[in-house]
Amino acid sequence: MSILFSRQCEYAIQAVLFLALKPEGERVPTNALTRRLKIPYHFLGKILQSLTRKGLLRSEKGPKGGFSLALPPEDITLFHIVEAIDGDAFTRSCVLGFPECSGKNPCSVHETWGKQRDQIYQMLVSRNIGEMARDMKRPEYRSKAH
Amino acid sequence: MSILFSRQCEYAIQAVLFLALKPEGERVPTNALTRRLKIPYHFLGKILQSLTRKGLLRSEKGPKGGFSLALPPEDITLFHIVEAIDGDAFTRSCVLGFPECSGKNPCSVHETWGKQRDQIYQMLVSRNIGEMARDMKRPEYRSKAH
DNA sequence: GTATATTCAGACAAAGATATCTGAAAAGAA
DNA sequence: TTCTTTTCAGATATCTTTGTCTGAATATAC
Repeated sequence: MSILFSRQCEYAIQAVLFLALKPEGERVPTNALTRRLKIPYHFLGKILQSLTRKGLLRSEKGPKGGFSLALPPEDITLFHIVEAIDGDAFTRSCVLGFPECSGKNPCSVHETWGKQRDQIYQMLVSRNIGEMARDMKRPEYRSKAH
Repeated sequence: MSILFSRQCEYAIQAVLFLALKPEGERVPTNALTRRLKIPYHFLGKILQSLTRKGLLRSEKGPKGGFSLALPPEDITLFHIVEAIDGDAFTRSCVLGFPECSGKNPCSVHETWGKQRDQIYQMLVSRNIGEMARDMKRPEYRSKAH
């Protein structure tokens, strides 16, 4: 397939976004997340664990436990999440797959793609979860599925 | 992983590019291609078959057989190849994976990503194989591995 | 304490992508 | 014709990603 983010990463973004919609600090169990988002329970569990280990989420066990953001939503960017799950896959490497492509020895789209990749990177680091969550509260968005 | 194109697609682009470096109409067997590009023989075979079925390449069996471009290199764009191998995966669907994301009901990066996707699309349709092959003939490129 | 609700860890399963193998079919050369 | 070189088709193998299952650990409520 291949389209910028792995499915895990998409799920991670969706989940963090959902947490940001809740009152700050509220603990949300995996259960509640899967009900809204269409993500397999145990798979989501593992993703949330990853994000917790990376320091983006905080977790509490037991009744009234669950996950919450470890930082103010404004301090979490899309890039933080992508980096935590997919690593630096998309900044590295030639888009045409030439092993020897580099600044010194560029493939034919090296520069063009470089610019576009930078723009995407800019989007990722400039978009924070707090802002995005507010966007999603707009009635025309919430009306449907969220 | 996930970075725009599948590996198959990268291989396909590399192979077509390599064919475009040869005199027009020259038949190149899979063998000669794997020697230059680092692509597994049989895997490449299947990819070349796909491209042939899609009408981008022409194939001849037997001694002195092999693959050649079915069109003038200037008429083959990157998009033709990507479309033939990866389909429309990257034009479809929300980059954050929201199933319900659409123009009416956009996710928070719908528009930004849409613009960037369009730019990438523009790159793909505007870059033709003939032009790219010429780029690759430049000495500072050929010097290394091609 | 016991029961319950949760995260957490690890093994397992299924699906998809990538890679390899085998042999048949076709075409040219001897 | 026979031999060789190639594409072509299909089966199989390996690896990665995605998804599932089971049970342990932990925290709260009773």
